[in-house]
Amino acid sequence: MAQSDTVDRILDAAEELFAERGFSETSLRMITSKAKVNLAAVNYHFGSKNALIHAVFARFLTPFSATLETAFDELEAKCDGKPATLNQTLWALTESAVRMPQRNEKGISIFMRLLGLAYTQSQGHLRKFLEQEYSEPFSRFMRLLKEATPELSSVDRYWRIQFMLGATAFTMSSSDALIDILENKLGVHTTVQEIAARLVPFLAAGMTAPDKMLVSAPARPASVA
Amino acid sequence: MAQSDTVDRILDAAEELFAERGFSETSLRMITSKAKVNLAAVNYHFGSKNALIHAVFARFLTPFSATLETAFDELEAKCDGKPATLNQTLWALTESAVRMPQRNEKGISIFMRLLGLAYTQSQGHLRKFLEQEYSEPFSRFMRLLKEATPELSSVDRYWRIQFMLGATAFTMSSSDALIDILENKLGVHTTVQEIAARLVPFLAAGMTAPDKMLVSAPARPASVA
DNA sequence: TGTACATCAGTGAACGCGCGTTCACTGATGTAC
DNA sequence: TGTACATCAGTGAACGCGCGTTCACTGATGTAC
Repeated sequence: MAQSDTVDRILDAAEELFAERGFSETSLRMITSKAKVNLAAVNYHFGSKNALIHAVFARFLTPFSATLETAFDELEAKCDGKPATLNQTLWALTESAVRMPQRNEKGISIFMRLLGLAYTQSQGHLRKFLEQEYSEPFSRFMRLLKEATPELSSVDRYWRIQFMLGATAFTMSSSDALIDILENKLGVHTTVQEIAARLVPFLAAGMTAPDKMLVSAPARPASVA
Repeated sequence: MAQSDTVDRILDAAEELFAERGFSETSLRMITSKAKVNLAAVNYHFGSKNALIHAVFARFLTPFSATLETAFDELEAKCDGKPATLNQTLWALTESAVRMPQRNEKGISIFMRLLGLAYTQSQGHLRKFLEQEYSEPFSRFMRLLKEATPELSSVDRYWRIQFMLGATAFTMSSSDALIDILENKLGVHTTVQEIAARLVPFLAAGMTAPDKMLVSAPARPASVA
């Protein structure tokens, strides 16, 4: 057994269990028994459960944010000073996510689900950690979005970005379950890549929808029939 | 103190704490001390913590699903046999949600956040409970969506509905935080109603976006610059 | 009208349990002299 | 080459704590006769 194989075994087990069950619903005893490792090893190597959570995120977010920076560099180089289009920007992100080298075939779903959980479970320490470590690629993505949608007001853009994040985080975080349901209901098999291919045009259309409602409350249910 | 005022005080406190912190992160001791009620009272009145969670959902979902049935009835009556449009369908849902009589000004956000959590936190017992009790208005909404988008394939419709749910659940579940951030950043105050007014056109545009990508991976980052 | 009993909301204290963390310890490997 | 010591990954058992739940009990109110 190579030196500190233990650390990776803990990270692998933790990643999978966190993705399956969330953070507070996963105990160190579950993680260490899945990793076939002594209970005390987590605190020995990582210091605390929260630090383990950070390490799980760092292990995939650090290479991902590097990939993303490269993709954005290439996009900006290709555009040669002109702003990138919305489609190009969204695709740069999606492709980077989908092409990340994966440890196994479950890799992408786990990755997506963890990102969804990070947004969704109210773990203050995790939000703080992510903001500190990965604010740069995030801000850069926001800037690209802004340049790609100059016709939107700041407020419109703000809300629509939230809607996009929501659709993405939510879908990806349950992608496994949703793929299974579809397979059972309609007998169609789907990959995460195909979900991404369906998601991008949905987001792009929503992002560039006509402003507000033309009528302020058009289908207001008539109280007199 | 009226008889069994206790039950309502527990429900009020539980609702607020669950919305703030999630289910497993909220202990019965937090709830009972916020409600100024004896710890054992929860198990006395509800039987268990899970049953309390169900009661919290039932208290607002039961009147909501009645309101929704009425709104759908009115919509179908108005359409007189012809299928309702997508916009009409989405508005019937949104208006019903936004117009629900609220116990206080925080009512809508709490309601939205709980719905988001129900989707998002993996509480098996809760999912089962909601499916058992409220499948009817849900199926009806799905049927209306199907009739409003006959041009979509079942698979396309399936994924786009998931994207809509995601954008909605996610945005609404963090609506308070998002409203605060916007107020701090741009000095603009927003209500939940206004978010809904922005969300509906976003969803409608996404739902009716042109099918798939015209080019299968258009902005594929060029590996040679 | 008075007494005995049943019902029921609510209580205080304890139960056993699983949690994250700590601590003294082992045993293998590397380093200094 | 041999011995003493330092380092460090890993371990087994226990720690204190907060959790959901239970239980014997109280005291007010309603009901039967």
